[in-house]
Parts: sequence; C-alpha cells; structure tokens
Amino acid sequence: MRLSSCFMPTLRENPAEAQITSHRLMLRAGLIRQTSAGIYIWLPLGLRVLHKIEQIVREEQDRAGAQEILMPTIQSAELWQESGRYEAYGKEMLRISDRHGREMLYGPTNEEMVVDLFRNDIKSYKDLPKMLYHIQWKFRDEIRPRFGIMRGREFLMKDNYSFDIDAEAGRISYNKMYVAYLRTFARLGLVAIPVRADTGAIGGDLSHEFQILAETGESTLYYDKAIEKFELATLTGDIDPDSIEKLQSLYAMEEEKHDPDNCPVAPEDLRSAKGIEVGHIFFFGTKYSEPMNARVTGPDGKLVPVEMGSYGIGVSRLVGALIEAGHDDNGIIWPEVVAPYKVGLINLRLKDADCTAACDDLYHRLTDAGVEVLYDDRDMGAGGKFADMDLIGLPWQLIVGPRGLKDGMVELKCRASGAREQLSLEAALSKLGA
RNA sequence: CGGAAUGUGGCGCAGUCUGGUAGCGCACUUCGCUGGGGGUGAAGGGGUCGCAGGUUCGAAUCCUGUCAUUCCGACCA
Repeated sequence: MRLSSCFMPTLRENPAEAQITSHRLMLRAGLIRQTSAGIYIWLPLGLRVLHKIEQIVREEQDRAGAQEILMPTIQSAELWQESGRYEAYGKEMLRISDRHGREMLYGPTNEEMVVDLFRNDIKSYKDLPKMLYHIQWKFRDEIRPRFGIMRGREFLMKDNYSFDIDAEAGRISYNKMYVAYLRTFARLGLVAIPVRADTGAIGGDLSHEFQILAETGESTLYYDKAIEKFELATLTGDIDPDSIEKLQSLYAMEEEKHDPDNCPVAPEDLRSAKGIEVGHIFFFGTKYSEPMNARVTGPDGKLVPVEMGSYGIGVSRLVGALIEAGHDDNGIIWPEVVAPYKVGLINLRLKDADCTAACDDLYHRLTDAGVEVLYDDRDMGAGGKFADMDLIGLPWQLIVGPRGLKDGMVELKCRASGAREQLSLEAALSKLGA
C-alpha cells in the first residue's frame, strides 16, 4: 500500500479525551475514531490489526474442534424472557423495538440464541460433543465506557458455546478451550495468567479469567511463578489432561481475593503483576438448557438437559491490550503476527529519481513476494516520516535515501529493539523474506 | 447511578472573572529555499465560541435550561 493514497490520519498531539496509553496511541496512529461514548469507527490500519487478531483467534478455535457460525447482532426479546434474563440483565442491555412494536435487543451475548439453535436441531447424545462459536459485534450499555476500545459499549467478541452429555464431558470441553486460550494469547506474543474467577451474570460453578500482563493493567494479580513456565510449554504443543489439572490448581488471584497471610505460595515463588482481562471461560452446566428445555436423548433413552459452557475473548479489547503491552515513548510496537504491515518502506527523497526508482523497485519486489509493505511515498521531510513510522509501529522500517543509495546501501531498522543495519538492497530483500 | 470537570476552525489551547463583534501553535492551500528524526520564508483559506432560551444598545463572556464528552467509584470481553 502506498501511503500517499492511504487513509491514515495520524495526530501529532494527544487528543484531550484520551487518558490511557492505548487509547491515545490508537487515536494518534489513526487506528480508530470515536463517534460517541464507547463507540468507534475502525480505520484501515486498525481494521487490519483487528482482522489479524480475529484470524488467530479463529484458527485456535478451529484447532480445538469448534465450528464457526455467525449469529445476528439483533435478537428477539422472547428468548431472553424464556431464560429469565430479559429482566435480570437490566439497563446494560440495549432494548429496541421494530416497526411492529416487537421488543428486540442488540445482543450483549448469545447463550439464549445458541441454545435455541441447539434444541431445534440436536436431539441425541450421538451428536455430542459440539462447540459452536462466532465472532460478532456485541453491545453492552456500560454505565461508564472508558479507556477507548478497552471498555467500549460496542465491541467485537469471540464467543464459543460447548454442549456435552454430562458434566465430565463438559469439563473436557472446558479444558480444550482453556488450552486454546493459552495458545491464542501465546501466539499473539502475550503472557496470559488464568485466574480463577467468579461466574457473575453468566452463572455456573467453574470459571477462569485470562489476564494479559501489562504494566498499565487495571487489576493486580498474585500468582505462582510456576504458571509462567507452564505457559511456555503451550507454545510448542498440546497439554495433556494431567498437566491442565495441575496448571489449574496453581495459585492465581486478583488482589481483592488475595490474602497475604493465608497464601499457599511461598513468598519467593509468588509474583505480583498488573493484568488486563481479555478472556473469560465458564462452565455453567444446565443453567440455560434447563429453563429453555434443551435436552438430548441419552444412551439409556432418557432425556437429559445438555451440559454447557461459554467462552469469550474480547477481540477488539485485545488490540488495546497489545498496545498496552507493547509500546514506547514514540508509539506502538506491534508483534509481527498482528502488525498492519510487516515493513514500512521509507522513501526519504521522493524528488530524487534514483531514490524513488529504487524504492519503487523494492516495493514491487517485496509485494510480489507476498511481504506486506506500507510504502511511505509522501513528499515531505524525513522527520515526519520517521515519527509516523515509529508511531504506527510496523516491525521493520526499510529506510532508503540518496546518501546510502550512492553506495548501494539501505537501512533496515527493527522497531522493537531499535537496532539498525546497513545492507545492500539484495541483502535487505532477503532478510525481509523476498 | 453517586462525585468532579470540560465543550471556542481538523487537533492542542488562550480569551470568560472585569460584556464591545474571536486569537495563538500545529495541521491545510499556493509559491520558493531545503532535504537522514516533525526545517524555513512569503502569501492564503477555514470557526454565528455544543445547543436553546433570557438579560443588555451590544453576549464566547452574565443568568436559566438542555445535550455531549472526559475523569474518580460500583460492573464487565
């Protein structure tokens, strides 16, 4: 993509309404624009990141055996009246009515809808287990939206729902998601701590929150340092059931529930860090299947309510969390797997024919090789180009100017480490995978 | 919802106390000099001061109402 034809409105100053790092950087780097409290437009650069995160989440869901569907954002109130949550959900649910005066709502979650889907089409234990997920926009009319995309009212969530014949099988589905989550966050280059959690409005008796470690996180966590070692193992392979049980038994608590005087972990093994909640998994058994009459016939011919779990990842929140976990004074530092482009090609002197010819050639060769390049072909000073490129945080900057070019050299800068290398054009190309 | 602020060109702000017809920096347009970390000179364009009433000869400024946004608290992916 040529920057001269790209919609990337970067800001030199911090917008007044943005108080936290990720919100400021998302506005300044031209990833999002706010339209009203907690509701945002995703601009081209931000949308590319969102899509890449979404894709990694999708791949790990598929790998765990879940199947993707897509449920609507607008739901009928009827299903919610059936489950009893229509009143219980309160003002956080955005209620609307259609032209016939029917009560509708903008979905804050999809348990009711997916249970309805399930009960209409699945009748036998032979069809279990099933895991169905979708990645869809949700709306929760938060009392107080804040922190930009981190707690918006409209947000993109992956929500998965598992259906099993009994609690034991349900626990297996739960653990599959538990592992899928560890893998997902590890692929994004994040350290996630699974913390035993309350079940809240969703209900149930088994639940974990996944907290991303970042200095600017909202909650303070205390956990056994052994958790970090376990997570490294998930980078390379699956975890066997015994390991999952062991990992889940390790201590991890939010500050409110952490009692320093009665902590089972020795002080030298205890870690304390700030976290951002990006995922939450629940096993809630028959909480919805019972009232909504979602039953299957078991091997013995008897009808039993299906055992369920639900599993959420805040996809749009992850964009903010990744920035909180990866930035410096100059801007964002994206992990390569989610960066909007891999390489930022900087043409320092557009009016120099040789320089521009070299840049055009590099751009085409990289693009032809499948490398994602954002080519800064704007006619402006070098300072602004460097500042913008640091701000938007692409992993590699390929800097081309007449000075180096007369010796046949270009500069390759790593955004994360700041390391710079003088390379020949061919060496730079091969280093970038072209 | 309880508490606290703020609304003035695209962005950041001054002007409000003490009423007199709107200003600064950045950005933008044109031309020139520049050209490796936001350079520089000249000339321009853009705002009925959130909105609605009121007071006044006159309101960004005073009064009343209203809307929006943000921050702190309880809740959430």
